[in-house]
Amino acid sequence: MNSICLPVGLDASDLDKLEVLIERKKPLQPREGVFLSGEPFTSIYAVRSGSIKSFCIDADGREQVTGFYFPGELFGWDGLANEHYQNTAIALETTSLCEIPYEKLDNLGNSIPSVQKYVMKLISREINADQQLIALLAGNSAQQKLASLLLSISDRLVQQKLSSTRLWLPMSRGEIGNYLGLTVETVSRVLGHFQRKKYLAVNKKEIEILNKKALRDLIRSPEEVE
Amino acid sequence: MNSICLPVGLDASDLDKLEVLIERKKPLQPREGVFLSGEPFTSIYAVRSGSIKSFCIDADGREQVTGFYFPGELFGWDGLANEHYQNTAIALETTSLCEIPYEKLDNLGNSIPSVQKYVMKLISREINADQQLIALLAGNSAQQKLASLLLSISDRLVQQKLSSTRLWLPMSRGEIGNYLGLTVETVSRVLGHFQRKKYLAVNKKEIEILNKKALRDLIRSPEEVE
DNA sequence: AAATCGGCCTGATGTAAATCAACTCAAGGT
DNA sequence: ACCTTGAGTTGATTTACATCAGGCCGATTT
Repeated sequence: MNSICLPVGLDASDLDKLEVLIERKKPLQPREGVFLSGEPFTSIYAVRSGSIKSFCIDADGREQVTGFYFPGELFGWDGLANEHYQNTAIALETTSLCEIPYEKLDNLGNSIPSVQKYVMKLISREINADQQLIALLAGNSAQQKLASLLLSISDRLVQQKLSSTRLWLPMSRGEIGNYLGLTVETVSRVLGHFQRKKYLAVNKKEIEILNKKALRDLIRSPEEVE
Repeated sequence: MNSICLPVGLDASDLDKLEVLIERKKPLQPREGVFLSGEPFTSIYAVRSGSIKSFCIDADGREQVTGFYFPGELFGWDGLANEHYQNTAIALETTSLCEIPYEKLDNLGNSIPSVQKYVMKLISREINADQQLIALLAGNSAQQKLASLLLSISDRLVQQKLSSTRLWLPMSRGEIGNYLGLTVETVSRVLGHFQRKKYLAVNKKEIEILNKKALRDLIRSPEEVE
């Protein structure tokens, strides 16, 4: 038994019980939706492979990306408060998911306290991630925002099997810009700038991080112009 | 029995059980801390009266405000994921709180499913609030940000006893600016602008909303210059 | 009452990023 | 082969906001 859907932290017998309530879905096509904003909340989802974009539509009809999710990560918690999903989630590429029906998870939690605690922690993690993004969006330059995103994605992929320096961005420049509060042009220019500085090698959606330290330094203090 | 600490949604017998684990703290002085970033997570808190500012310190030592909390609202969930608070919380004015020890709440949740579900919803609400802020910070003008904040505070205070048009801002201009990703000067200028437009009457920290509709329209579509 | 200090407002100037516009390039379609 | 389409890049210009600098006012101190 090797459930790759839920991160570890539970003992084997608990995991057995979890296993039974996970539904493996057939893979999603690129751009295919998982759930729509406003739909009744039923499940949370774990990414097995591929990637997910989560976004909401605000008052004036503009889309706002609220998160990208990679293998091993969970999404869908935003629906819990109102019994309806607040975001829409779609696949950025061919993606396979595990669906975890919340009702069943809840019942299981009632009989196994450790599951309950674990679920709480998972939800809380989403809060921490969101608050990090808030800190990033308020009062950081375009360069700092992009450096942060790239390092974050790198860190998250390294937890899986993948390389920490060679990474594939499944989302478009527009989606990156939307997520970070920047325009497409600015994203493009900053990537170009990083490339000229030899921080990155950029080839379309393929990014190689050449100088991770420089990017990290950039986040701490704004670029010193040479 | 009239617990004002937790919003309703539980039946009376459940509430009785909740009552016993709530600790009423003696009022906090302005600027007094509730918990510090990095401290072990023990409790969540409900505001009874007054107001709370929550903030974290990022890599380069700059403070980032992550939330303001008013009577009836809960805070402290950010500590759940790592067993340590990620934010620091301080009182903006003389403030009284209810402390809800998480360990006890958790135990109670194990015996009363309705409590468990309710707690989950409360946590999820924090996620929704954070994501709203993300949407606000990414891709909105200074005017839209401030209009949103004022309307949000107005909405949240009206749920209590207070007026929806006359409100008192317990935080400084600097704290507002930090929260919204703006400078003090911009906050001041936008408030001045709103006043000239007769959307607001501003007197130091006392704000009267004169034209709520205009503010709402502003959020939907950027200011038409006259 | 003079001095100090912090919070707030206001004006002049600077600048990072948005906007506008044009061009490239790869992928499909006919 | 040719036309279309959409994503990405690049350059010129504009603009919203930051930055810099000064002044006001009420509270506290001396």
